[in-house]
Amino acid sequence: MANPAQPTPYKGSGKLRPEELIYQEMLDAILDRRLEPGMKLIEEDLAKTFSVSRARIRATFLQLAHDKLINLVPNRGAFIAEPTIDEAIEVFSARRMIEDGVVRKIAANMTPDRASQIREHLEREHQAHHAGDHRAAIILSGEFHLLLARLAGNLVIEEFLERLILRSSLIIAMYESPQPVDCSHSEHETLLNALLGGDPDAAAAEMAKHLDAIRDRLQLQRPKPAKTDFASIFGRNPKSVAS
Amino acid sequence: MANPAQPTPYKGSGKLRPEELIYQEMLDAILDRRLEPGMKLIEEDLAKTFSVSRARIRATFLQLAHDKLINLVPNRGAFIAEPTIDEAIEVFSARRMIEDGVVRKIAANMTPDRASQIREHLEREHQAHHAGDHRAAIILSGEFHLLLARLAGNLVIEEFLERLILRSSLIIAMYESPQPVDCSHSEHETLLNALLGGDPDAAAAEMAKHLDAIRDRLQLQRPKPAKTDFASIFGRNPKSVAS
DNA sequence: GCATGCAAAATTGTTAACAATCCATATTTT
DNA sequence: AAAATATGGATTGTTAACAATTTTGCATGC
Repeated sequence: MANPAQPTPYKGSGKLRPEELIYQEMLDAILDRRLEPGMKLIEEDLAKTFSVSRARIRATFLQLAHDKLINLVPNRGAFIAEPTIDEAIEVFSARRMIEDGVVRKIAANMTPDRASQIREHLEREHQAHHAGDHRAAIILSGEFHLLLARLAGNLVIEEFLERLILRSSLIIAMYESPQPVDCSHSEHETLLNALLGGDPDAAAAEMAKHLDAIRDRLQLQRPKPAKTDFASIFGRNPKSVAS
Repeated sequence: MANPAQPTPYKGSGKLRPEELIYQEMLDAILDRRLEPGMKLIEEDLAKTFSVSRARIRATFLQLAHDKLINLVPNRGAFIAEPTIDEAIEVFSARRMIEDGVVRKIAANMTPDRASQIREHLEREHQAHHAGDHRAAIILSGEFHLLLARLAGNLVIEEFLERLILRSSLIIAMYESPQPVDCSHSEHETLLNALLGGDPDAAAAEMAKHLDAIRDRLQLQRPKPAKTDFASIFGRNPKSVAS
């Protein structure tokens, strides 16, 4: 009849299941572009890579698919997601909405400790930028927004935004302009100043500007074909390539 | 190497996989409280109920767990989530943040069509309320917010909010006050008026008030238990459960 | 009566084999 | 030569059996 409350509702206490670990590792790989849109994920290969059963990889796939980070095509397998242009626009629009609230919250109750956390992060971004470490710069750039989400003090928002940032990573990988425009690095500093100003409206406005800037640096018109398309490269008309 | 783009990226075109169907059905059951916090979900029972393999139930569990709608306890099984008080507070706080943006968007570009969609929904809420159909009223109340999310025109936000509303449903089930205070029914009308006013700030303020009101009607102190009968819950004939 | 310990039952976790499907290549046909 | 058609290999999907674990019921002793 009545269900006994489970004694240990699995508080984070226990050690991480290997399952979660693989999931996390794939998230990392997506964030720093080792996994690119369109890539096929072969169950058995991954199973061997992680020394784990195929079933577990399958379970991981389900989670990733739920986050829209991969596509699960019946009988065909799993592919790193290739966000459409519409999707890209919606993701950035959603981020605007959410991060608006985030920065308002932070600006409204800024503390010295939080400020220094942000500054410290910016310092790392700065270093990566100077060192010409493009990969690190990209990762840190994403983590900047994650840090803000964390500082907003709402786990729900934090997790949600994490997923949006991961999706953004795929979007950027797909649609970034050929010559990588100088990254948002400096914009983050502007943002910090706005946050320190303590004016929520100003901070929100700055964040909106920043996100729009990121979006506008993309080429949201023609997709970057996942595989090289020689026909277009050499200006020829691909005769009748199967549609 | 280069990956061939998948020919059919699984546009919604195809028919729903039975997997998604079960998932959806459990969401429904959570939304209208046929599944209550703490309930144990037994894989084999559910498998029989839905005439499906245990593996598929397992997959469904993973998705639900990812939404924090159930708890997956190693070696113990799956339980309908029992959101903690802290979690409850965070969920409502997150909703405030998001729905703030939602109503602003709607208020900013209200159209006659949208207005009538909302009115139509309110009418149904009204009827359910008058008919004393408490269950229907609860469901419709949740769907009101979902409708707004949809009208905001952002699929990402819509899906996210859907999950938060489902979590809210569990929260309310856990912490509602004994004598069900008159539901937010009338508050929704107030909200509509604010939306029609075309003033985003006013609308946002109204939504904030509404969400706070819901939260404040809860007794964020003590939980309550539940019992289990899948066959009746899902209105199915348990396939000859060998007894 | 209540706690303790043990054995049986129920339930979850894992694996491996097999079936179904798809993809790429080779072969035939026109 | 181009199109259509078989064929083999690779990959995913499913199932069932088994292993590991937890829960339950019962007997025992204090």
